[in-house]
Amino acid sequence: MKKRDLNACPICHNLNIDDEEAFLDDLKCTFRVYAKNDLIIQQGQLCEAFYMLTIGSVRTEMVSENGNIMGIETIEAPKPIAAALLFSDNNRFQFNVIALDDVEIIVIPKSEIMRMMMTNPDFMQNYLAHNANRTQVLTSRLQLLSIKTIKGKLAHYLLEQAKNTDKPFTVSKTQSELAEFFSVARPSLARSLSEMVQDGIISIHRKVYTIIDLNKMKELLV
Amino acid sequence: MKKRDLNACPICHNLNIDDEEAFLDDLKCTFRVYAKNDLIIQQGQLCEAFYMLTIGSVRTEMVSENGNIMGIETIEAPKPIAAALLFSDNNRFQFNVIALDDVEIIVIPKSEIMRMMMTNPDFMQNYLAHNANRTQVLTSRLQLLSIKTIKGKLAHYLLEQAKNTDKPFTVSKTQSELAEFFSVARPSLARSLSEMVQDGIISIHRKVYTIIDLNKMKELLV
DNA sequence: ATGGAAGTGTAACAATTGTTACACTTCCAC
DNA sequence: GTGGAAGTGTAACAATTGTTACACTTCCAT
Repeated sequence: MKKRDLNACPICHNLNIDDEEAFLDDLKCTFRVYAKNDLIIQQGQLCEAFYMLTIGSVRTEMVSENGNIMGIETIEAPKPIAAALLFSDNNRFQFNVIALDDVEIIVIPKSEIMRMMMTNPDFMQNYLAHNANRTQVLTSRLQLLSIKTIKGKLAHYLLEQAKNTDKPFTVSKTQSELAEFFSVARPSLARSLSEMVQDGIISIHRKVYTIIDLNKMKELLV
Repeated sequence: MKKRDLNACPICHNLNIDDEEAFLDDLKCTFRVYAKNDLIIQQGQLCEAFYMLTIGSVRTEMVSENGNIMGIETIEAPKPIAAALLFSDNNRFQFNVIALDDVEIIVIPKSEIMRMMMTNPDFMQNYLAHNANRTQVLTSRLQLLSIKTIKGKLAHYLLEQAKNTDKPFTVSKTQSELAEFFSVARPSLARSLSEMVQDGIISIHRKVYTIIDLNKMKELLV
């Protein structure tokens, strides 16, 4: 099993934790360990503590009333899980959390988080920044999903990845993952991609994409 | 012009502000006033202070590179505008903010917000709760947008509004607003609605909707 | 190296949604 | 009350996307 590295967690940024054990002892936290595919958190469950993923990776997914499953994201250690939820008025998890590996999670009581925030300005800044960054991620994903056509979504996504240049770049998601991210069918995504290649807008080799015609690409952003 | 009521703002909940003037003086804040249709905040602008909408209402909208406009939401006083943004790593507004009425906005320096949070646990709780609630709103909107069919979106939305009952309820949005909310074309939405009425799933009279067949409704949640 | 799983390309067809246009109704300010 | 704006209903047609199926490739663990 890998070891943990709290300093790499966005919440602990700049805290300079020398002695992890002492730090954690002080927080009155508890440790939990899970194996691959374990259900860590069940949708609807109350959130009354802070969950920090310290080792491994997890997947979050929403289950609709008729059993349909929608993946949201994967989270890799070290990162908090649903840091915002702890303080929300309706503090029930809106999703399942499932272990993708061997996983360790640290559970910290809300009161301890409050205390840390009141006494440590850096920690408070980190916590707020983390929440803010998540809000931004959600907002841009919303913007993406509100684009109606698949080519439009692709243009938005690829232009962002390419940082508006015509230099080659690597897309880490597979086509299937991209299709799920866009909430469209996989063959439809493949069709759009191959049409864009035919039209000389992009080129694709494995996971390396290149935008050939920036102007045509931007026209797709209807 | 209406008057302000800070105590009604979620950020000031339970602070019991008796003397608004004194409270605001203490915060070293500045006041800004806008008329209807004024551009209050421009997309891309840096966010280096806390913006609180104290009087009136505003609309936020994103402008894509080719000039396409997408409305996000309207905010009514008293509420913060983009409270999270202040602490994010990329603290530029992702949207325009436009006055819908006569508007007053209070601008509070980041340092003052930090100070308030460190010294006033209630304020900190409020701030965190507000961010957390916004995250939840965004998450459920994401879930909504990821549903592929219009009827599915309608089912999700209306079931939530009806709180899963077959009792009549009022939908505050017009069909056009709903269509924009779902990011679909207005006539398409109208078609879906009338088909659902024909199929005996719902009934509509003006803005009062009733779910007649809860089971059929839930089947639409693909 | 090899078998199986995962990922990709593509085709035919079905289903859904968008577009455009126009008539009609409701609402509201004057 | 009246005119105009906003909201709604609906139709024909175009465009896009989904579904299903299958062949092929790549990747990876044994």
